[in-house]
Amino acid sequence: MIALVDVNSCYASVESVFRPEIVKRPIVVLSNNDGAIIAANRLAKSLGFMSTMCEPYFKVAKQLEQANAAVFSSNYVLIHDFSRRFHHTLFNITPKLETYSVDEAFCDLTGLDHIHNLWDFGKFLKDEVWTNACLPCGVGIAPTKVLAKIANRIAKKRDGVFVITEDNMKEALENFPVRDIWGVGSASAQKLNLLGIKTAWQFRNYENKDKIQKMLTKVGVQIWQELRGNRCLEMRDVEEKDMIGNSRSYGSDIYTKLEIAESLAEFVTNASMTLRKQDSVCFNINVFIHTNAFKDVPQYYGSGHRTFLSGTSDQISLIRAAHRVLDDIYRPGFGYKKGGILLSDVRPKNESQVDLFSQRQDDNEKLNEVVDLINRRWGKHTVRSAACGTGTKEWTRRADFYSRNYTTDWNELPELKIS
DNA sequence: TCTGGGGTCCTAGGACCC
DNA sequence: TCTGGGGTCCTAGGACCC
Repeated sequence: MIALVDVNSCYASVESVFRPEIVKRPIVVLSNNDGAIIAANRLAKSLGFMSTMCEPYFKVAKQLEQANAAVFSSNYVLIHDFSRRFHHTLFNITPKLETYSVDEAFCDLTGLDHIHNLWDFGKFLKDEVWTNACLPCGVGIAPTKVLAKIANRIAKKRDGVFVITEDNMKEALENFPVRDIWGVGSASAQKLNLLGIKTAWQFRNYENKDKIQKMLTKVGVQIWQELRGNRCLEMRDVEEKDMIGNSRSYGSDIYTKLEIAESLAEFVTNASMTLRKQDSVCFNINVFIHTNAFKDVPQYYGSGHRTFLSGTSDQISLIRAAHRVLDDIYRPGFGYKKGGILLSDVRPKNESQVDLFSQRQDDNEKLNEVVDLINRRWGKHTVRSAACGTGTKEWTRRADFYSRNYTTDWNELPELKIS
């Protein structure tokens, strides 16, 4: 059996840990630049005027204020610290763990003999997460990942735990919309609907495998198999990432090549640090910049890439490559709203060949090591390339509703008032 | 004024080779 | 009328996820 454990409204829940007084208020968390709403607690969702997640904040700001909502910018430092506690708690109970996202994990329960009652065990997981990480979560348990996802959704509507077995399979899947199945998006759901398949139960009982393969490709067949209780999505180790990206919407439109170049240097700095952390190198870098698609102005989307003969994780080489791409794709006269880079063709460092002719690489490796060391010790931007710029940056915008780093910064510890 | 960011997997089709 | 066939590799783009 597999358990899927998932933190309820994770971003909102984390923000309320040190602000217990806001628990009974609507809570929303905003994306970068305070642009869009990316998370909301149940109360905020029930207000009804946010039809979808990713609603632009400015459209509903007034209504949120009237509803006395607590609004936060995304505090990734805080989120990741709580995420670590969450996964750590589960790992201690079920070592075969797949960290699926900051707020979700699959736990493989096979071989855990001491579990007698799955419902009780689900409740136990839930209680442990609450005790150790102060986060509310839901637990779905079922024979496969896809079914565990469904069980988790049902759990959220009940008291937080749901177990699917052959005995209650029909009851669980009968009213479950096919669109809500993990891996079935709107495009696939539409195709299934055309075949008269509206529920997970109908999908499970559909017999024409070839047709599913043809319509929904291999991915669709896997989901179908999993619905029937046949495991084909295995637990995965937390491996290294295959690609590492970094991109940002700019605070305001920017026009000069220099400013874009500085932003790209910063994106490369961030991504290459992740790359080095997992001891990998990349053979390719993609760069893109584009104008604001929401504005009624001439649009331009530029992208390009550079490949490396031997893999690299060197900040300086990568920044240089990104700037060369920028030379190719930059067109003056446009107001650019977003830019980003993507390091791809990522492979483990020790498997990649060394370029005989590049002696410099070795020198830079030591340099990068030292820079990483300093930045880990003294904070992310202590030492960095001058290419990132030194002046004030027009393209970043401060987050206006940033909460404190309660758990990771000595200067921002929670304060206790005793009266 | 103001519209997120970071990933994975799969396939079709082009380029190239003999 | 009619213009090889069979492979491999790579890439762009779609679909989906949180």
